[in-house]
Amino acid sequence: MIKIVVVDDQPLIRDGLATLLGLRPELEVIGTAGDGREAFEKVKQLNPDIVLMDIRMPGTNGVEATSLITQNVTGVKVLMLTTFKDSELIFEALEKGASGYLLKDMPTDTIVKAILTVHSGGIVLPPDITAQMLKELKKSKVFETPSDQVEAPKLLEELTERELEVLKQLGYGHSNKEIAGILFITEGTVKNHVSSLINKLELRDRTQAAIFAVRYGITTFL
Amino acid sequence: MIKIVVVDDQPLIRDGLATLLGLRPELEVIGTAGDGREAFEKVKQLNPDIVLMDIRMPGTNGVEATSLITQNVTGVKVLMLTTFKDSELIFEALEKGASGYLLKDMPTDTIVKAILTVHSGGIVLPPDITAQMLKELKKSKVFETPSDQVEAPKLLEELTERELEVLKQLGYGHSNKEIAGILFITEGTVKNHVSSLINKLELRDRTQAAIFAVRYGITTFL
DNA sequence: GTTAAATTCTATCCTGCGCTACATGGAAAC
DNA sequence: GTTTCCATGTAGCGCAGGATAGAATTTAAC
Repeated sequence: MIKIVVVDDQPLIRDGLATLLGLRPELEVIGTAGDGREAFEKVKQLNPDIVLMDIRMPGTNGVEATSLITQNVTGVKVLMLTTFKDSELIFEALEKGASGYLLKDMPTDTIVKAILTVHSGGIVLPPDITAQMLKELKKSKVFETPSDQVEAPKLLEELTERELEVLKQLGYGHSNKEIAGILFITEGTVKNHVSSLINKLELRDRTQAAIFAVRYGITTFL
Repeated sequence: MIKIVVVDDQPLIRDGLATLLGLRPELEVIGTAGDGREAFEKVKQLNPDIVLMDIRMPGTNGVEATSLITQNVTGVKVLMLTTFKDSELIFEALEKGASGYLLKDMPTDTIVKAILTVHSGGIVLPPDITAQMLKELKKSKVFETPSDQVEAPKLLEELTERELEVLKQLGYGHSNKEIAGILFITEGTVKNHVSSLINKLELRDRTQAAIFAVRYGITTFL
C-alpha cells in the first residue's frame, strides 16, 4: 500500500484527486494539505511514501515545500502537479529534489502509473517538456536527484526515524565514532542503532547495510 | 496489450527478459533482435509500442539504432537498457529520442511499471543514472575545474586483476571467508588482497570499498 | 639470468565492530 | 496510571577485519 499526501490549494482538485486515487486498491491517501507549510507539517507527521504537490500555491509554494520536505524528511518522494507546462518551475522543483512532474489534465491511469514508477525509484516527466529540459541541462544547470534505484523492501518500514538516519550515514562509509559526532550522540548509542537496523533489515554487518543504503537510495550522493 | 520488441546482443538477457515480460498479461513481446540493424528492421516490420534497447551492442549500437527508429518510425517509444558504466551514452540516446532508461539490475516489477509509464506518455529515468549524467555535464562546464571526479577511475587502474575480483565480491557484502570460498583461496590471502585494494583506492575499510564497488559499477546486480 | 610484479600462503597483533543485557527519560497510546 | 515504543546511555565480551612482515611460486620483462 503506497501512502500518499495530496497538496493543492483548490479544495475541488485536492479532494477530487484524493478520492480518485483512494479508489485504487494499491494507493491510500492518508492526508491532504492546502499550502506548502501545511504540507510540510503533514508530511513530517504522517510520513507518506509519495507527495503529490501542486506547484503554484499561495503562501509557501510547491517548490519551497518540496525543498523543506526533501531536506528534512527521508524516504519521501515528491511528484509535482500543475496545469502549466512551465519548464523553469520544473527545473526548480527538480533542483529541490522532486522526483517528477505531472500535468493535471492527464488521465488518472497515467497519474497512478507515474506514482508506481516513482515509488519504484524512477523519475517521471511528460515527454513534451523533455526537449526543453535537455536544453536546460545543456546549460549545465545543476540539480539534485533523490537517488533511489530499486524498490526498497518492506523491511525498511520497520526502521525508526533515527535508525534510518544512521543507515544513511553507514551508506557514506562513516565509522561509528564519526556517526556519533555527526548525530551528537555517543558511540555506544550508534552501536545500538546499527545493531538494531542490521537485525530489522536481516543483514549481517555494516558493510551489507551500507550497500543496502546505497542501492535503495537511503544514502544520496552528489 | 502493449507490443514490445527486446533488443540485446546477449541471448540470455534477451530471451530471459522476453520471457519474463511475456508472463505479464498486459505485455506482449512480439519480436527480439541481437543488434541495432536487426532492431531497426524488426521495428519497421512489426511496429511495436515499446522497444527495450540495450545500449552496448556490437555493430550498430543502441544509440544509433534509437536514432534510426525515432527518425523513421512513428508511434514507437524506445527504452534504453544499461548498466552503470554507460553513463556517457545516456545523454546521447536521450537526444536521439529515447524515452527513458532502465538498469538491468532493476526488479521486473520496476521494469514493467516503467514500460506502462512510458506507454502512457512519460519519461523514466533512474535517479542514479541521472546523477551520473549530471556529473558528466558538470565535467563539461567551462568554469569548473574537474578535480574530484577523475580520482576514482584513475585509482581503479592501479588494482590488479585479482584485487578487482575481490573488490567485486566486497560489493556483494561477502565476508572474507565467503570470498575465500568463492575464489578458491585462503582467508588470509583474501585479507591481503583486501588490505592492498583498500590502500590503493585510498579508503579506510571494507565498507567504504563495498560502497565504491557498488557506486562505480564494479559489482553488478542482476 | 636477473629483475619485477602478481598471486599465494603463514603468522602475529590490535582495534573496531556487533551482540547482549540493562537502565533511564520522554512521548504516545490505552 | 499503566503500558509501549523510542532514543539515549553504559559495560563487557568475542570475533571478524585489517595492518604488517616474511616467503615461495609463477610469469613476464629486460
